[in-house]
Amino acid sequence: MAKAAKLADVAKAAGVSQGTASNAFNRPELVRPEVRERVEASARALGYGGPDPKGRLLRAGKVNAIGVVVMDHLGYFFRDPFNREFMAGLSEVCDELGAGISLISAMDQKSAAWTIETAVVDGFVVQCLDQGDRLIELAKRRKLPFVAVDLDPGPGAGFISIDDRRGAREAAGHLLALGHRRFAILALELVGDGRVGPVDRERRLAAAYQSTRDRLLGYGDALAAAGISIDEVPIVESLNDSEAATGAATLLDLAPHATAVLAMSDVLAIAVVNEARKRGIDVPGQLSVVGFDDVAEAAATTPPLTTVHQPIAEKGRLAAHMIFDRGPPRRELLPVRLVIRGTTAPPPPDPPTAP
Amino acid sequence: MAKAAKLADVAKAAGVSQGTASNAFNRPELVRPEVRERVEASARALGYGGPDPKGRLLRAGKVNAIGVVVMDHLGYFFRDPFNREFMAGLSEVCDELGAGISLISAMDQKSAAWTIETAVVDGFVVQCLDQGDRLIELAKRRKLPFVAVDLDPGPGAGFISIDDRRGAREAAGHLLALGHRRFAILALELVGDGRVGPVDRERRLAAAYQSTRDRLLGYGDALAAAGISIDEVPIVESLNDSEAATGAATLLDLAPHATAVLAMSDVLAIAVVNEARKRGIDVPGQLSVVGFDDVAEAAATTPPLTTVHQPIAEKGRLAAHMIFDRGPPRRELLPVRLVIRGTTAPPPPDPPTAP
DNA sequence: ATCGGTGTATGAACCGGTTCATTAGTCCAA
DNA sequence: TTGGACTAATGAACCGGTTCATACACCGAT
Repeated sequence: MAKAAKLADVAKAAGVSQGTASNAFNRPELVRPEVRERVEASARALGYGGPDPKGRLLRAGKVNAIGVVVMDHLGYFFRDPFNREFMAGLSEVCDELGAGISLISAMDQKSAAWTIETAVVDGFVVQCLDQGDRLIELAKRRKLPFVAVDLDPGPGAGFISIDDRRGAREAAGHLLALGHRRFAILALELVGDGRVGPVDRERRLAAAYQSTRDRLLGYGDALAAAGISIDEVPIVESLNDSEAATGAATLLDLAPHATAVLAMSDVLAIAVVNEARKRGIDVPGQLSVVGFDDVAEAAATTPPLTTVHQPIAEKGRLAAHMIFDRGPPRRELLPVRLVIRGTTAPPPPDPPTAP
Repeated sequence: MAKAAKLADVAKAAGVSQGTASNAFNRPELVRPEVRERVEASARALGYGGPDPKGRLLRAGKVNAIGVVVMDHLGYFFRDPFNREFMAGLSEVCDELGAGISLISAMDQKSAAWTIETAVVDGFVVQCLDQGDRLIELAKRRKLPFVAVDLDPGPGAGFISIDDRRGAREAAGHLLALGHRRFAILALELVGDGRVGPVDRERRLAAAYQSTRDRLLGYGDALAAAGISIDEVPIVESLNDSEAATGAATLLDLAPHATAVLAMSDVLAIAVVNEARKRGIDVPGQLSVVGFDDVAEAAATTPPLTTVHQPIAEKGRLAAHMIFDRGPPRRELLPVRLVIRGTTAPPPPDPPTAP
């Protein structure tokens, strides 16, 4: 018993052809009960644990699994509420179709390349703010269905995104309509270089991440329409994890007179609200805050967060469908919608001494 | 061009043997640069995207991926802090080894069976409170390395757990040492039937989930040593998600005179602290709370949570190693340790009118 | 001239199944 | 008795690669 038994061995032991043995396992109704019985007995006797998926796979062609390329450290990935909801939506569809999900960590480019080349999947979903061009390239080379989320992969691949610019415009528009004139922006990463802190004009224009850039443009649109140049608005760049608190503090230090904060994610917005509370600044009495994404937490905070809703879970569902529905790559732009809750109000009537 | 090109086609087009073509891709140093060049050119011309992992897989035997069997809905899975840290530890090792992670949702038994039987993985990690005997059975049948976490799979499979009973004993012991005498317990699910709310003696003794039962035993040990019978202690069973708030409220209603709450998870403990705050009960001044697990959130709440630390990420790392290190199945019991932070203090000096 | 290396390419044997066109056998009706 | 219809089982052709023993050519050393 040097090697594990295989289907052929079982078949021989049961005195049937391999094809019959295969049927006994996969299409029992095609095989006489008595024979099936015999095959199963031989299998037990030989310690055969059922057909090896590796073999089946080769024949079947389809793997029935979708690879999710994760750019961040998986620890962070599991922590981020956006990813959570996205994955929940995606896995909903996978569950339905009985498909699996493979997490492909793309932390370092070297091993990521190998992983992407060898991942046994039917297609890839890349969910990255990161430029990730190289990874997209790699994935495309495998000629598998491929969907990018929130980052335009160019023609030849699926693309799911939202109208970031419009959402941002609505967020800023809402605050303007309330009467706000002094803004501050807490931005997501503009470039993948790990830099955080105050953003000058040059860096702002160098924004590489698509959603960050578009949201910035959207804010700018609305502000410009009200005669405010975004160049005058203090902007701070922050990571979207536990470091968000630091970003929020930096922003409030930098813009003590702002009456409204435009945060590019709910995580950031919540950090701002917390930081404000810590400083005794009333939200929304003295400071209005608008988030972005409308993650589950947004509705649960006190006060509940005014934010731009985007259909995160739907993005996940759509991504899964785009992988499994054969067909030409599609490009989908999902709607956004401002959700007004409790963190926005008119600015305080009494300006704190601004010239 | 009815079918996609395969390695054999590329080889023929380049005028080399298939073996050489294979080497050109996988072991370039074994092939003359000029020939490799030619192979690559043919590949491009034929639109060949590199060797198909499905083929390689069959030959290689190893898949280089580990299947994580998830009992809960994936949405919940991604939400739970315990899972997050566990997965972070597990994926740390996988990253190191360049291995992938397959999420296998085992929500409904029927499709779960199929998924487990056909998952292309080198081994399974089952992380379930659920009895899940059936799934364990299925996984075992595939004769793949197999590790169960927090649930004894019996001989023939790996097992990672902690000394739940001891941890619980220490938690209760700490409160007793502080002088507490009136306890209440907020328990995780005892049985997988979805029932929640007050627990009577009968149900307590029927506890099926291993960690729940052991923690209950541990609490009982310590209390008994102090002359308190666990039969007199109000116990409420609760889900470990957003419903935890409900459980906490039920418990405080049921045991208004308790000065100390033993919570079986940090999520539950935090829910108790929040509920207490909402009712104007000071923690730890009027009510002490001890959690279990020591998830990341535990140290970040105000006040920081006194809890029983268990090495969650280490469990994940160990699980991954046990899958990839060939060898006989091991059984590991990891240490726990009481971490005293800010939610425990001596009981209020003035008993509220107890007989 | 012979021998032992070294560097490349070849062919064929796997890897472990699934599938499908046939064949063999059985039953019933004409 | 023949034919048609239906059920079971067979055998061989894939699925797409990797690997390894072998062969060949060319080299310097003996």
